[in-house]
Amino acid sequence: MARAPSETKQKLIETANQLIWRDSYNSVSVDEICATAGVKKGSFYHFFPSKADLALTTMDWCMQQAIAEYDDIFSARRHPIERFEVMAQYLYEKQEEKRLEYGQVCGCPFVTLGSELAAQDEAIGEKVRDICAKKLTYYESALRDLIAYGEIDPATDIKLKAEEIFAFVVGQLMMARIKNDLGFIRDNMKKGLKDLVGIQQKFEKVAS
Amino acid sequence: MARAPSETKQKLIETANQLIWRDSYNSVSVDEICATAGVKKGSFYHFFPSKADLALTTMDWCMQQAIAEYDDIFSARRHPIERFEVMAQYLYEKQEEKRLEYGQVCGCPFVTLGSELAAQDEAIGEKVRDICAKKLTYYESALRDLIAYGEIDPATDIKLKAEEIFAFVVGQLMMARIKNDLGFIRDNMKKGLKDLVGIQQKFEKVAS
DNA sequence: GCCATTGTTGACTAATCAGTCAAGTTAGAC
DNA sequence: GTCTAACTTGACTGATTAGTCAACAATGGC
Repeated sequence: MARAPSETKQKLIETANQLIWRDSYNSVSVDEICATAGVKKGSFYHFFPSKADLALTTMDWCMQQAIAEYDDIFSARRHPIERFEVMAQYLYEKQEEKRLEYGQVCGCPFVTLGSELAAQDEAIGEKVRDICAKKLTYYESALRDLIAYGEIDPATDIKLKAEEIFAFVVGQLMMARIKNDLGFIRDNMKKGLKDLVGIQQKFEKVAS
Repeated sequence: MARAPSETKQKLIETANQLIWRDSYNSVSVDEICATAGVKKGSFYHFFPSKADLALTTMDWCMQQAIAEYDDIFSARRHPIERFEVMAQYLYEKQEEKRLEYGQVCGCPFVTLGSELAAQDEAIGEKVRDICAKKLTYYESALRDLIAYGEIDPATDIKLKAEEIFAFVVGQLMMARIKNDLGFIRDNMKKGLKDLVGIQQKFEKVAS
């Protein structure tokens, strides 16, 4: 059964994703990850030079999926208001899926890990910040389109507003994790997001 | 030098506050806390039955200070708009103080700890949720006053808005910790908060 | 069918972890 | 001054930690 060209590595990544996301980096041991994945420790260190390296690889894997989903959610084919609506729905569905799969509300894997390790592990901190920056670009682009569509105040400071939206989402996910409850995200995320973005009155379109 | 009726206990609490807040619960050991505090391990376990119990006591101590500060910030003597302005300023100053004292931006100690442990330690989870609920009451009260003063839409859902504000603050603090940068909180927290609260146009006062 | 590469295994460190304990020290009450 | 209760000390446990390593097994290319 030895030769299966990298099933083992992928199994480790997915197991690490589950355990670290559900619990935390420091409370999950390499032994526990190996036992859950059904992989021997020697194999672990054949694929990953360290526990921190596994975390980095896991974040990459997770981010790749997120990017594909964000590319769809924030596609230019959608009206920019719809993008935020769909994102709110996506956040809820994704969290509910993980709650059922992992046994509890998990929140944002990057922020959870970043909060725990950003100050102690420079590589992980760098990756978390990189991922946050990437997500901000989606918001910024949608905000520009909202201005072009005349949906929000054209004087909106886009970078600022994007960071506000990001903080809002991060905060909601964090609280959902702490309360182990998705009620607020399910019921109020969409409206809260639209309020914060500033979709309320119509403005003159920028483009002629 | 043995008899100083509880200097040792307080030293442990303050050291734990620093190390756990700066790093994280699981990455700080009892030995490290003892060494930093200059206390022997036996003394540690004379005062605290477990590491988790120290964390709980530390949270209580931290919360007691926060309540005193919030009682002042959200005092009825202040105009409700001023309360949010002062809170934004307080958040920045407190974070900057801890950054200088502990060597890096720390964010919210309760949320950081809650994110790491809420799912694994029921007592800590309970305490974090309790603290969050307490802080929400300050926001709710200020929002009610804002309506009474005719500063925000009287149809505002107060509980909802308070949770939104809380999530926003939590998210900002989390990102400041991850980026180890207080720039956003220093420059934009006040405005972001007022935008989110909905202070923009005047409404008819509720009270005659 | 041989061989190099890639993956697997289990036993192994050395350090660190939370927590224990018995013997000693001190301070305050009387 | 003596007694007691609170505190201190340092050596200790047993479990767990991340990481190592040499021997072995399987695969794909030729």
